[in-house]
Amino acid sequence: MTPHTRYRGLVTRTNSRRTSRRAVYETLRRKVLTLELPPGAALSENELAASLGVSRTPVRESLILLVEEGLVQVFPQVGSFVSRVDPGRVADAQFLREAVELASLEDLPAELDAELVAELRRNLDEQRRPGLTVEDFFALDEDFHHGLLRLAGHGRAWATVVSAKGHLDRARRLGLQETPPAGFADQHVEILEAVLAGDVARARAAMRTHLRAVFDDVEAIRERSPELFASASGTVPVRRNVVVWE
Amino acid sequence: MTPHTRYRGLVTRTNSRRTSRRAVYETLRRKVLTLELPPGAALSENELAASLGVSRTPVRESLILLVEEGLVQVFPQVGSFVSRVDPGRVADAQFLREAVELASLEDLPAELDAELVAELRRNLDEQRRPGLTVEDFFALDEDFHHGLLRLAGHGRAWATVVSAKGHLDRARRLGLQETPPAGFADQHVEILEAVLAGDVARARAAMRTHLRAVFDDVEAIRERSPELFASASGTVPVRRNVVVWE
DNA sequence: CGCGCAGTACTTGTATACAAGCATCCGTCG
DNA sequence: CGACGGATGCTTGTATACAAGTACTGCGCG
Repeated sequence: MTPHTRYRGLVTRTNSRRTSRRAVYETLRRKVLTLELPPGAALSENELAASLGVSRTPVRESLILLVEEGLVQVFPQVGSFVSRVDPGRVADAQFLREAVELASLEDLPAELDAELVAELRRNLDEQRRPGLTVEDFFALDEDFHHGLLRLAGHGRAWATVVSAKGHLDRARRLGLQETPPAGFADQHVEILEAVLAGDVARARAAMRTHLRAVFDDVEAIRERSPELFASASGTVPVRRNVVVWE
Repeated sequence: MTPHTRYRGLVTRTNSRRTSRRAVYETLRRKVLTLELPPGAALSENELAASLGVSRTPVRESLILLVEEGLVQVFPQVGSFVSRVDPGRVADAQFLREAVELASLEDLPAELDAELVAELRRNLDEQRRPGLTVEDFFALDEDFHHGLLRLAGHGRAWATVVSAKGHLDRARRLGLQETPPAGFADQHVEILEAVLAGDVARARAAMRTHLRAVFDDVEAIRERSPELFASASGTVPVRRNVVVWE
């Protein structure tokens, strides 16, 4: 239990040097989630590296992370592809999200953090501003739900939800290409009011209704655009020269 | 909407060539979770590569995945370290797990899958066998909880729970070095009986009691072995030549 | 004896080279 | 005309080389 050498002093002031992998990962993830890289698209590590001005290494490491999130599929010696929206994973994400967000409502403290509440109120005002773009709406929606979790002291659980709900988000975007849905803002208001009133049961009911509405949207989209979803029996990638949707 | 070239046929019969990265990742993850690589240990990519008989590439890619799970910390140009058990992440995992497992109990179908039920029964018999090792107990415990999720049709959500609860598992192992805890098997029995009786409320109560017992164990361990947990203010890695626990 | 500073050995991040394997293309043969 | 089969170009997986930066060591000096 004796140290081998002297302990000279504290190590490692936090090194926050920005690595290029982080930038590459965030870029690719954004492009996948915004459908700029659509489901089924072929991803060549070489091409991505060239277009991003880096080598294969950071690209490859980013793809590995995206595989972990289920957003990309890699077939050794064959190719890498943006994964089709998997209805199974969408359902998984829906279940996970519902479980977490409903459970957090039961952990709300008696005295809510005033700063957080003010933030949520400002968020809702923004949501009802006319002329909101789809991008803005999604960002506000994310912040609102994240804020509710933080209110209950479970803010970090949001990261897990985020990484699991990639498929869910893509499906939602498929259906919300043009205008933000007006009804969702009202549902958000209802949830927050119930929370502020300390009515857990009502908040849970409102939240469940809200999340289920999102899920139903996805089901409708699936009927409209089945080609963007994974087939039931295994996922078959699309070769580059077989353009399915152009 | 016309293909550029003919569609020749089906692509990619599932290539299941075993990559060395997968083996390296599983090895490292196991060593971290079983505390063979204890919290705070320094990990040199070069040393790991040499000892595993591969190059830095698969080692490095595995470490990236472990970072994503929070089991490893990498400081650029400084070093890589097995992360200390972070009480915050333990609490997060506890919350996530409780939310998911309790929610799944509400989704149990009226007719339970007979094969799964039989499997759970066999599992419980095994748990009560005398002379059970700690390793066996953990494996059975995992299977039992996973099986309950599958019973509700949410088996895939287990993967998310697993990747989030690495810190929780390490803390539990710290406390269960010698003998499997006898009480847990009884709690499992109670849960399954309530499920089979179709009594959701009782099943939820039993599950909550069970999971909270696990969590309380962790708290006790923290008081006993604080040096294995992360300090409150930022995580300070341990240099190789400063042996903390040997 | 204590302090400061430069050298050195180590770290991870990135780029590149090579290996193994699959899909396609195209000529050949029946 | 159709089918088979090898050459070819692509893919990802792995190994290695180099770059940038940190921490430790040990000497010199006060």
